[in-house]
Amino acid sequence: MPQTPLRSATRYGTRPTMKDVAARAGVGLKTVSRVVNGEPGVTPETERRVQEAIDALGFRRNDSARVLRKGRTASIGLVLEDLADPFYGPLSRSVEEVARAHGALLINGSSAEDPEREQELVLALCARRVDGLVVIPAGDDHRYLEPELKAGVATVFVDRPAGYIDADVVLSDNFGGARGGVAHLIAHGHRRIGFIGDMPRIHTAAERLRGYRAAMEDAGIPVADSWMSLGVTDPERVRRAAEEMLSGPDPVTAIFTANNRVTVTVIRVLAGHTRRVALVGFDDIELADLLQPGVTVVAQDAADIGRTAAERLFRQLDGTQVPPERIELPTRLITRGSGELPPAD
Amino acid sequence: MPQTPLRSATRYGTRPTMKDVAARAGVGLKTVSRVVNGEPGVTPETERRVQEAIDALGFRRNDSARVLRKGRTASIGLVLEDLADPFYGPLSRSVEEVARAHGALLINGSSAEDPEREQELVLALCARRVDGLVVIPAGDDHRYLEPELKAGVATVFVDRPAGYIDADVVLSDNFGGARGGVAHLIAHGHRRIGFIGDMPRIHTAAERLRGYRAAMEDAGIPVADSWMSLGVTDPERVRRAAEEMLSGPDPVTAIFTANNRVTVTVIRVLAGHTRRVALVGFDDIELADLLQPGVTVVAQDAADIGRTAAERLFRQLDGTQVPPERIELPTRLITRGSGELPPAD
DNA sequence: CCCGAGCCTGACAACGTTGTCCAGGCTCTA
DNA sequence: TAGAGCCTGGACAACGTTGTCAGGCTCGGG
Repeated sequence: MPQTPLRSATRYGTRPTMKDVAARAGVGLKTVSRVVNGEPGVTPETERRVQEAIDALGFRRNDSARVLRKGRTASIGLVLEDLADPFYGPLSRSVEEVARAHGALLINGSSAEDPEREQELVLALCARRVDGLVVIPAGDDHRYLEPELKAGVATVFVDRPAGYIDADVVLSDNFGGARGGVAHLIAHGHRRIGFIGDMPRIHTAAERLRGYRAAMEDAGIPVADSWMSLGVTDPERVRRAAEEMLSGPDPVTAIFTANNRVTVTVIRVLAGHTRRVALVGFDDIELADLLQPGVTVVAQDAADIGRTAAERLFRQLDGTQVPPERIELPTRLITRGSGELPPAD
Repeated sequence: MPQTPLRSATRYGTRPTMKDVAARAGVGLKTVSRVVNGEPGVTPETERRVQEAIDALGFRRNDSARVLRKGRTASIGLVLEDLADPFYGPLSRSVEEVARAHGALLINGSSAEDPEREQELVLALCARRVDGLVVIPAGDDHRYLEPELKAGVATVFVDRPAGYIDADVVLSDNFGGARGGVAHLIAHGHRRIGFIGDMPRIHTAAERLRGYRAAMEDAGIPVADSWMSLGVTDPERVRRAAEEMLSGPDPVTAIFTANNRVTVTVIRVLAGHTRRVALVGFDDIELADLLQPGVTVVAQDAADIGRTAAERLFRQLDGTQVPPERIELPTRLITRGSGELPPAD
């Protein structure tokens, strides 16, 4: 004899619904909905009964159903490269703060610099119907986002511009910052300056390289190929690249490192050398002021970038129709010693 | 040339549904569902037609509806204290990796060490019907989670145990680590050792304080109140606390700092002093090896903690019924110089 | 005493998807 | 050639919530 399946809050894996609450409180379904959402038109006495039933059953509204009905999820997605990177922690946090101020949750994922994984993540977020997306692109073609944009998913790119689509971007002045950092070294007498950076297919890496080249050209210094190391980020290879620049036939007297991870590795390499080599790094690093010498850096404000992007995102969501814009935030040269060392041959 | 999408896809704010796809492909609704989910029983020819319609319309499955039907969201929630803290970045990342391996997305939020905000976040995540929760508790009463546990939401606490409920915990051996770190200082001849830590209502802070006390007691050293600073974390007050310990009537010759932020601040304070004061910190910090002297720390492996917790979570989700457990991971003393300085009066 | 206004309340449809079940057409074999 | 079995496709209900709308009640005024 098949018996009617019992719906109760105590059965493992089953959650009470508004219907259950309504039954227990002896009211209609809609009344429960009203209480849960704080809508007007419910007697205090009825409200009390409903609230009691809610507490007794441990009812929590099912937001999936709610979203299905209402259309908005009150959540935004953040796709970045690596949550563990000290640059992205503060960025992520500031995006979260803005989201929170707008009553939204943050879903985030790391692309690990893999374009395919970026797309996979973004599409998963779209399937969840996030209201908006903050994307730090790994790939360089974002046409797959066209249907989403058309459907009204607010989107802001960060750190690097989107490929083949027209969307908001918030980024640092990578070119100007790098150019300024290298010019700083030149102003302190250096002419043989090394550059170690990421793959030029990454926008920031390319821009910073361009800044390096521009500064050198401004000063009329021809750049030797052996001074440049591109697409090298893992510590062992950075180490080798730095050693080569320092010991080659035409050794550099200063190095410009194009991101925080490279900077840290190079600091380690230089610590093992007696010759004083000047260093300017892109991105600030913690404790940089306490090293001997202090590390001179071109700093970008991750929290500010994140905040700016998120605020832009919510402006889109508020319905204000504004054409896509490119917002470039300035960088700041922080001199601490390593960038002011004179050339030592 | 791609075909022009039909009306429903082009109307702003409206997304195509399976119904739209079915209409365009000239098939039934369920057939589209089958194609989207890779279910068997569809002719290659039909599948092609459906796929074409999907691409043309830019259709993306609505996961809210899917979740409503299926019950599982394939997402887990992570509530931590502050995403911007260098300890939580790697932790968060490793949780994400495990989640990804299980096909789940990660939703995370920062409690900012505020119990109310923790609860608010956790309940919001439950409303989204996350399959599981990883929580770094800010509060000390988690009975509000009882209905969720009963409903089968997998839950693992990290870094600190849950209050008043029986749940999995993954944490470091805070007591043993601190005790070992302080014993290390004692072994190097120190007797007047300062302690600067967070509020004792935070479990880790309390445990580390207990470790400090135990080590001192083991060595038969009575502890002066003026050597201890509790509940102080903002840099300015930590700075003042450290200065007082160093210049008081009974000045310390060594300091044990109970978390990474405090350690960094104290390093700055000590850098301004000529007297060499020994230092051991709880939590590793980047570049600690390059400072003069290198910073000796009691290190915990954030990534390992996160991974362990997440794996435990998915074991719960896989249906394996295991009683709640407390998993304590060992810490590691890394000697780099600052902890081996002799006492200097 | 009756009627309308105003307030509570609940029945019902809809959101977009998936599970169930059945129909129709095909192949294969006896 | 008929019957059995298989394969493909589609109709329909259900998931839990919210918006719409209408019904019933109370109360005050005519």
